[in-house]
Amino acid sequence: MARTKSIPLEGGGCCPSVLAAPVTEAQATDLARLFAALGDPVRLRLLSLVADAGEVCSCDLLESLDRAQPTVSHHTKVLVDAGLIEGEKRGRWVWWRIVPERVDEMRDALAGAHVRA
Amino acid sequence: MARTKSIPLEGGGCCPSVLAAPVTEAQATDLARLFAALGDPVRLRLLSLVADAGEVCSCDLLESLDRAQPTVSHHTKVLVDAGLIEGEKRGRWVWWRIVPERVDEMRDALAGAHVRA
DNA sequence: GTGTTACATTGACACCGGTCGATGCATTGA
DNA sequence: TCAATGCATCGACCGGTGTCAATGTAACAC
Repeated sequence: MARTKSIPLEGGGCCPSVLAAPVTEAQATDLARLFAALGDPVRLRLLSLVADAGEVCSCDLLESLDRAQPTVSHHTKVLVDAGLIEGEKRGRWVWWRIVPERVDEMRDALAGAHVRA
Repeated sequence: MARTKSIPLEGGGCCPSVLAAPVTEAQATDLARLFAALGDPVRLRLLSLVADAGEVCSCDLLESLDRAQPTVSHHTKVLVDAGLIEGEKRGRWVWWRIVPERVDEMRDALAGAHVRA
């Protein structure tokens, strides 16, 4: 994928750690959308399958997730909207990939739990 | 009284990375509950406030979060059930603390996004 | 053209979850 | 004892969300 692109993302400022300093309401809204995207077991498995296989088409997900096709399409859309995966249409198939930078943002948001206390 | 209600969780073994290998349905259900707990902007700010102050009582949260008292109580309960915070009652007040180990589990679940390109 | 395949979209359903007023239960202090 | 405080619980409202059948839209094969 294009490494030449350094994730613009986040209109409400950058995404610092939730634990290092109080987050603003805008940042909280942004991050909540991210976490909510992973707040569903089907989407977690979907992300896991994509991450494990590197690339997966929806037809494969349909089998693995044991859900109807519209349901799988719905979940991929949620993850795409959250920026966690991206799809590329090749012929008749859409191949899904993970967006590691976006996952890193989530992990960074959880960093710094030990600095105080 | 110890409001630490420590849920069973970990039904399908420990909580490895979602991205390193396919997660089981049980693991996905567990982790989804965790992520869903942070899938709300009010709870994210709540966690952030607790982490920043080290210890906070509900009365302080009530002001900072600008929500009614039952609402704040609801959100603290969700975070406690998720194991992300714990409360200790001293006198009339309940003091909330973060559970860093639990946050670490979430961060670990997001590790390994780069193993494959 | 016709038909098939892969996926998105729509609409409808049921259920979940955030919110708050009212109420209950402890604890503190007068 | 009584009043006040801090928090949990209950009940209700309502918008959000997961689910799937039906339909639409491309892309391919013939």
